[in-house]
Parts: sequence; C-alpha cells; structure tokens
Amino acid sequence: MSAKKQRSRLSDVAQLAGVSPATASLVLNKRVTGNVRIPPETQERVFAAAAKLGYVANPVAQSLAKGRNGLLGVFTFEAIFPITQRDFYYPFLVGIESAAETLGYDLLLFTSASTGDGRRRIYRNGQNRLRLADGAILLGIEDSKDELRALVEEGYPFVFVGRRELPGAELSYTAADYAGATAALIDRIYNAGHRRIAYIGVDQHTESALDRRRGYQEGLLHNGLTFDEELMCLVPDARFDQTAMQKLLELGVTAVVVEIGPIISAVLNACKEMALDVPGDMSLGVLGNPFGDMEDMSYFSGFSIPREEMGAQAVHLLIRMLNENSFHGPQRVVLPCTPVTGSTIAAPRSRA
Amino acid sequence: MSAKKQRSRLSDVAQLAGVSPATASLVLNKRVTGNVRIPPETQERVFAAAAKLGYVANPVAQSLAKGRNGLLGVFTFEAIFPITQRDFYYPFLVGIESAAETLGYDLLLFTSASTGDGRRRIYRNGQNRLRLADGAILLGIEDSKDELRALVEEGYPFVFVGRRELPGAELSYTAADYAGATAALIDRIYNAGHRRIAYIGVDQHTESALDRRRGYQEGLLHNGLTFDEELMCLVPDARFDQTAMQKLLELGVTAVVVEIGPIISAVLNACKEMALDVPGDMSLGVLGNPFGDMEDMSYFSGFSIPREEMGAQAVHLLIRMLNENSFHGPQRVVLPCTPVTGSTIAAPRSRA
DNA sequence: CTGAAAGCGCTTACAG
DNA sequence: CTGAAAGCGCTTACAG
Repeated sequence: MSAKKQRSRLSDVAQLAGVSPATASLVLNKRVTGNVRIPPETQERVFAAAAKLGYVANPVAQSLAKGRNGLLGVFTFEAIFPITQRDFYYPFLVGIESAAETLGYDLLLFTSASTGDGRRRIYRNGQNRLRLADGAILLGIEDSKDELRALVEEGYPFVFVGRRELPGAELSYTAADYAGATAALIDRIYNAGHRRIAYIGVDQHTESALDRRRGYQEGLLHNGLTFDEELMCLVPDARFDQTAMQKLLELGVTAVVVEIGPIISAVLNACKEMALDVPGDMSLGVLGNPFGDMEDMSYFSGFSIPREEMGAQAVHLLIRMLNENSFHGPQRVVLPCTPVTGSTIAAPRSRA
Repeated sequence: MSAKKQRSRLSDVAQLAGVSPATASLVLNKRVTGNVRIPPETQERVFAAAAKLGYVANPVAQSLAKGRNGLLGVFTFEAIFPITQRDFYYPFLVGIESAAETLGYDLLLFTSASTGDGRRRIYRNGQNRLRLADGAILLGIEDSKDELRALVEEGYPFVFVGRRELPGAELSYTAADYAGATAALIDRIYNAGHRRIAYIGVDQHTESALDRRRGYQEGLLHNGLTFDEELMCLVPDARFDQTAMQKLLELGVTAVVVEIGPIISAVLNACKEMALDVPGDMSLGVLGNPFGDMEDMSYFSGFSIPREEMGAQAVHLLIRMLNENSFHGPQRVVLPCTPVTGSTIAAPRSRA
C-alpha cells in the first residue's frame, strides 16, 4: 500500500504551468472574463498542469480567503435522526435537502454539540460552532431562547423552521399558517351545522399552539359565535379524560378541535369509553397532520402542515439572506396548510 | 436593525489583553500545560478580553491552520432523504449520527453533487468535493466503481457502508455477515425438516447478493445437502410467478429463502394464487429485514441486518483511520446479523 | 513564561 | 495580459 500522496497545491500547478498562483487561480476559477484576459495557450497550460497533478483546491483555504464556503448548516435542538420519533424531522429534511441540492449547496449537520442529556447547544464554551457554515437552518421543539438571542445579536444568518418570537430580537423563519388553517377548519365545522365547538390542547404555550388558539377564536368570531372560556380546554400532558369530556357534553359541545400529539389518542379513548360515536355524537377536527401520516388517506379531518415546503423555503430564504450585501431585517415566509377531508366531521345529531 | 457587527479577531483580544496573538491562542485553547506556563493573571486578562469582545474563533481559519476540521463527510449515491423509499438510508444514518455525536464530529452531507438524473457524483470537473471533510462515509446502491477507484488512488480516507470489492483497489467498509446469516438460516430450515430448499433472488450481482448465495451453498453443504443448480432461481426484476413456483414444487421444494425487496411480494403472491399455505405448504426464509420493519414483531422468519451498527462502526473506523499517522491498509468490520424467528418456517407437511 | 515569525492554501485588489 | 504582495484568521514550532 502506498503512503498517502502529498496533495498538490495551487502553487505547484502554477509552477508547472510557468505562471503565478494568481493567474492559476483566475484560470481554474474561470474568472477570465471582462478586464481579465489570459491567452488561451496559457490557460491550456494551467489546465494541463492541474490535470497532471490531480490538483483539487482546498475548500477550507478557499473559504478563508473568500469569506464563505457554500455550506449550509443544519442545527437541531434534538438528535436529528431520533429512533423513537423517527418521523419528526424527516419531512423537513426532505425539503431542506432537495432545495440544497437544487441550489448547489452542501449541508453541514451539527451533531457534535451534544450536551449529554439529549439536548444540543449552539455555543460551547463561548464558541459558536455554526460559524463553520455560511448560515444555518435551525429546527427543534425545545429551542433555547437564550441561544437564539445570542445568535441574532451576533448577526449570524439563520432561518428557523417554525415561527419563533423573541422579545427584543427578531429572527427569520418559515412557518405554517396555523391560525388561518384553524379558522378555516372552524368554518367547515360550523358549516356542518355545529354551534358549540370546543378546543382541546395541551397546557403549553409554544408559538404554534398560540397560533392555533388564535385561529380558533378568529374562526368562532368570523362565524358569529362567541368565544366561551369554558370551551377552551388546556390540559397538562395528555390528561384528557371522561370527566373532561362529560363537562364538554354538558356544555352542549358537539364538535371539538384537537392539537396534534398524544392528546388525540386521549380524546379518542374518552369517546370510546363513553360510547360516543365519532363523528356521529362528536365531530373531531385535528389541527395538523400527525407525523408519518399520509394525508391523502387520513382518517382525521383537519389540515396538513406543509413540512417539506417549510424546509425548502427555509433554504431559499437563507440563501437570499446570504446573497444580500446589507441586512434587510428578518425574513419570513408563512405557508398555507392543506385542508384534509377525512371522516371525523359530520353534521351534529341534534342541532342546538 | 443594527448593521452586522464587525466580528472581533484573535488579534483584537490579544491587543486588549496586552499579549501576543500566540499567547492568546494558547490561553483560549487551554494549551497551558507542560512546558507552556502562563501566569494566572495573564490568563485572566485574556479571558476577560475575549468575553468583553464576545470573541468567537473562526473555525475555518482554525481548520486551515490545523490541517483538519472535525468534519465527517456523508456521501450517498442517491438522494439521502428519499420521499419514496424513505426508510432506506434512515437506519444507517441513525447509527452514523449517534456515533458522530458521541465522538464529537460534525457531519457534512454532500447534497450539491447532483447530476440531475437522481444520481450523484463525487468528482465534478475533476474536483473531489469530499475533500471539504477530513474523511467520508459512503453509502448507496448504485455506486460508481470508477469513482470509488479514483478515491482510493487519491488516498482519500473513506469507509463504505456495505461490502464493496474493487479489483486492484482495496477499500475499507463495514458489512453485515450475510453469508453466515444465510447459512444459519439454512440450518434452521434444515432442522425444521426440509431437504429441498430453493433460493429465490433477483438477477443482480451485488456484493451482498453474492454473499447470500455463497451462504446458501455453504448452508446446504454444511447440512449434507447437495447444491442443485435448478433450485437457484434468479429472476429479472421481481418476475417470480406461478410458473416458476410450479417448477420448484415439481422439483420437490418445500422451503425457499428469498432475497429482500419486491421479490418477496412476488413470491407471496404466487403462493396465494396457487393456494399454497405459508408455512404449511411452503416455508419461507427472508434474507434480511425489509426496511422499516420492526424486527421484534416480524411476520417473516429470517434475520435482521445490523444497519445502525454498520453506520456507527463506519464512523468509528473512519476516525481511527484519520488518527493513524500512517496507512495501515483497508479496514474492515463484518457484523453478525440477528436471527428473527417470525412465523413463516414450519415443518414440511410430508417429509421427502 | 511569552513574543516574533512563518505558515496553512487560497483569493483579490493593485500595479504594471 | 499577468505577477508580486497582502490578506483571510488562526496555530505552532522556535527563540529567547
């Protein structure tokens, strides 16, 4: 086995071709346009020398000299390929990868930033490792607002997949229009004949949850219904049980909209245990498509989240930001969700 | 919005602390051990200066100076996050990611190398883009032997996930022991009472297919059965039909082992159409677990491929190669497969 | 104990 | 048309 060959450098090529490194660089990077004019025969010599030496530019050196390297970072606050919830990042990554491929960028996955507890950190002893890439796409549920804020303050270009708001520091993101989609779902439920529509969610206040709740209220208002605090049902964990359902029934509820996640199972279980037929006795709207769900054959009525598109748009946004010379403020894209017909919404048995 | 802040450099920190860049570098990188001795108060000043300026080292410059960058490349010959066959790379990536995380490396996904036809190339106009990373993990079905050979000749450190043989150029890989697992499966089928065991596969000659066929022959021999050319059934695409099955029955076959892929469905269909009970009339061994299959609840009897482990071991191997100063020849790891009991192997109805 | 200097391998104005 | 030079931001022997 031969020892590792000594890699040839630009200067080797230049020397062999009898030109300066500057000229070799120009030729090899095809910058011979406009004011720069190198005789074809000189160019030939450079190309021949490069070919003969098997020359390949050192991308790290190029990065340092040029100030950018064509790398797009991907940072997730949780392991990117989880074994348990394997579908979580997948659709986003499909979109990210395909956009990166189209635009000719490579992806840098930050996997080294483990904290040992399953979470990941952007800053490690003050160092922002993301800077290895020209900019980054961030994803994750358990994001750290502190780190995001530091990133914004540092002026590092990044796009979050999902709406994220930081008091006092605005960031760029691609998001799904949960509010609009939820309001539209309320419309559908209203049009099916329902007048008492409850909201069931978890006791958490992420941006996307807030959007859904806002959409719920807007949907009610829009249809001339009044928002009833008692119908807004936020439970810790997925603790929705028969008691809770009984209370809703007594309040005249004939339809519920439910956030995605384990809470859906809890609601279905409660219905089953109480012998409530879905959608006969209780219509059910789901506020997003569960992960891994094939939207075209979904049992649940609701809407699907454009996850791939969110990923792809994040890449486009980021690259646009990188190509701008000056900072134009945070960039945002809000994408519509697709209604999913499903079979869990029907007319109420008896109109209120 | 404030304009992007001017990033502070090491020299800024050094100046503010009243030391040379060299000293600042030493302190910041915690290289003050052994012969290097810097008074605590000086160190304090450096740290204070760095904190005050919000200094973050430029990883690109560090890479250039150090000669390596802590990046592990991941190159797939097909899109890494396929929409259709979404499970293909997934288990490997789980292993790769988790090993990279453990060992503190970041992953560089080469997504820019599209050829437009769904395939990807390592070399683009002579440039090996993989060199952005210190070394790379390669995966893929439709690998290009030419590119692999060029990579070996170039001395670029890489590990293939899956056995790959190149005449005249040896490469490093992690593989599953298909031969051993197949032979062991033949043992199980033999022990269930079968004496005429056919092999059904596709008309392709990948390394892993050859391994399985070799294992089949070894398994037969090992049990005192003779290899019968007629029982080796290699069909183009997944074209296994009733005619083919009929022929096997006439040859006295009571059990078949089948390569993974669409061919399994073809075999099952043929059985169904001919009203052959599995495993009553025909026992079935599957040579690997289909992608996305949960091995602990598999219907199919056979074995499962240690895909995650293959990915993780590839990372370990690669890093070992990178840390060696001299080249020690190709590194290889062959991992055992896990038997899967399943319910498609039973005693033949009538012993031959 | 710490600084000056060279070097990592490129690119990019700037001269001529 | 092309070269010499400076510079990208670090690290690492080498002196002292």
